[in-house]
This record gives sequence, structure tokens and C-alpha cells, in this order.
Amino acid sequence: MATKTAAPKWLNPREMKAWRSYIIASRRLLEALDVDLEGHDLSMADYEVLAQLSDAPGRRLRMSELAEIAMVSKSRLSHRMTVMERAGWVRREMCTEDRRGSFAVMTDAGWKAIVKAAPSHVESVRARYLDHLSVKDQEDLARIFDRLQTELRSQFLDESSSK
Amino acid sequence: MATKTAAPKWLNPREMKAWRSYIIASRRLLEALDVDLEGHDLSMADYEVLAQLSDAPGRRLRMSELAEIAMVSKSRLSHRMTVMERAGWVRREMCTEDRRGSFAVMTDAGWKAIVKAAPSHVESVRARYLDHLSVKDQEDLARIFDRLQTELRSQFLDESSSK
DNA sequence: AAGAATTGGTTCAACTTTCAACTAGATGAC
DNA sequence: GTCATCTAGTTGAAAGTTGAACCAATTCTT
Repeated sequence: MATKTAAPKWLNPREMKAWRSYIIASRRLLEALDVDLEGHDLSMADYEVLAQLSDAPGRRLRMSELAEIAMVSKSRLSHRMTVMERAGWVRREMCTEDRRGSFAVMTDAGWKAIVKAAPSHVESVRARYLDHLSVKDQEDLARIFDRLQTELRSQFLDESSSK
Repeated sequence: MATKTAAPKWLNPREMKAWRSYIIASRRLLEALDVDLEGHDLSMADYEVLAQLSDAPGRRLRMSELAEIAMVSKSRLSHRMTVMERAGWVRREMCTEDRRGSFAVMTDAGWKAIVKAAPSHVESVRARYLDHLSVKDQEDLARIFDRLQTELRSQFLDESSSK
């Protein structure tokens, strides 16, 4: 920890509001979006995995790459894959170039499932989120959260290098 | 569902950015905050429960009320309570007015734990979030997410009444 | 070319969360 | 008052998640 000269400890009312309203609304939002997806037997996390996979060339990706871009741990992806494999949405193929590795491949059934779910999910994102934002709000949020993401990533890099 | 006259299906680039940057940054942020709390053997969810409890008069609340304001299910609260009870942070007291009910009560050890964790958590909220926002950003976010929350709540009420 | 270190991915065990069933007390209708 | 209904909270089983340990293949060092 850096030697901080007695930083102001608590949050002032403005900071508190910026924090609490964000965190509470986010919880509710995520919850609502998850509920909306239930009809398609999908969680937000699984949706993200399938969406990323469906975007990939050939709708196939190395497991680790998929884990990376879908922001789930390798372990978790591995487990979800066996579930989704059982559902017939994906399958694994071994990788001949690197025989440790394997590919996650989306099946036709998986493709159909995601194509079916996507419009209602998008509609849900609109109804729960975008529809309540002005164009300016959208631009502000994009800017703010982009910066946040950049900062978080650089913090992460710092922390893991100086471990 | 209301009869919507063929709404534009997909997200335009601005909407997409507003959505993706928000969702990705949020995931990373929550993750970082959770990691920061690990040192105190707390998850964000448990922290929230304890924080709410510590704010209550007498640091005691009916279980259902606590579940409500900490935004966890009754079942989940019940399970977490037994864990935190084992850790000596809380205890249950039966409610004499309504003998089905019980109170969650924070122990001295629990109070000490949360008092110890709070400054570092606040510092973490600053470092991961607030420090990267201008005053204007903070005000914008508060306004936006307050509105979002209001909308989500009213949607929720609509949906559960017309179930 | 032989170890040593790294990487890709899975698996196991511990833990957490959810969902539905359940107990028991409170409320309401008649 | 009694039967039905509702509410508070807990429980147990199933499903999900995590993190460490693990295997096997690759790459790095010398």
C-alpha cells in the first residue's frame, strides 16, 4: 500500500449517491435481465458464452479464448460446456495443432437457440435499460464505463505484476 | 405483451457501446471489489447484510426486513446467517410479538468485524470507482441510475400485479 | 536432447445459491 | 370457535461456482 496522507475516510453524500444508486440499480437490472432470459433456458452468463461463440469464425473457439472473452473462469466454462453439451448446443473438438487444447463448437441446435433468444434479449435490454436513457446519457455512460474499464485493467496488470 | 409496431430489432453502435461498456466494466468492478474484501473474509453480499444490520436500531432487524433491504432471498439470508452465526458475527433472537418471526442481531464481534472492514472497503470503492469519476460524472450517474431503479421497480410492480 | 517451467483443460472437494417443500404461528371469513 | 389461507422463516436436495490439484502437451533453457 502506498503511504497515503490520511485520505478522507467516508463518502460524502454525492459520492454515496453515485455509488449506491449505481450498485442497487445494477443489481435489479441484472436480475430482471436474467428473469427475462429464463424463458429460453439461459442465464446471462450462458447467453454471453453462446453469443461470443456464435460470433467467432466457424462458430468455434479455443476453450481458453472463449473463457477469456466471455469473462468466465476456465473451470466454470468447462462445467457449463458439459451442461450445454448435454443440451446439444455445443460440442467439443480436439485441437490437432496443440493437443492439450480443444475447441468449443456451436452446433446447429445451439445456433438456433441463440438466434431464437437474441431478439427477446435485445428487447429486454432496451426495455430495462436503453429506453430509459437519453442519447446523451448513453454517450456519457459509454465514456464513463470505458474509462473505468481501462483503469481497472491497468490496476489489474499492476497488481498481478507486483504480486 | 403490448402490441409493438415492429420495433427496430438490433442495437445501433451507440446503444451497443452504452450497453457493452456498462456491463463489462461492471463485471470487472464487482469482481475487483469482491477480491478486495477477501482479506476480511467477506463477500460483497455478506458485507451488505452486515452493513445494513449495523445501521439498524439496536443493530437488530427482523429476518425478512433484512433480506429485503440487503436484497437477498429469505432462503439465502437464512443460510448465510447460519454461516455468520458460526463465525460469531450475528445471532438469532426469537420475536415475542410474532412467534413465527426472528431477529437477526449483530454481536460485538460482528460489529468489530464490519468496523474493521468498512474503511478498506470504502477505500476500495474509491480506488476502483469514484476516483475515476468527475463530480459531474457522479451526479450524472446518480441521476441516471436513480431513474433506472424507479423504472425497474414500477415495471416489477406492473408485472407482478398482472401475473 | 533432457529436464524445468508453462500452458490448456479437466476434475475433485468445498462451498454457495436456488427452489420447492415444510413447520408453525397469525389472520380472516363465516 | 373452526377451517382455510397467508406469512415468517427454515430446511434439504439439486445445481452452480470456485480454487486447488492434476494430467498431458508444449516450450524454454542450457
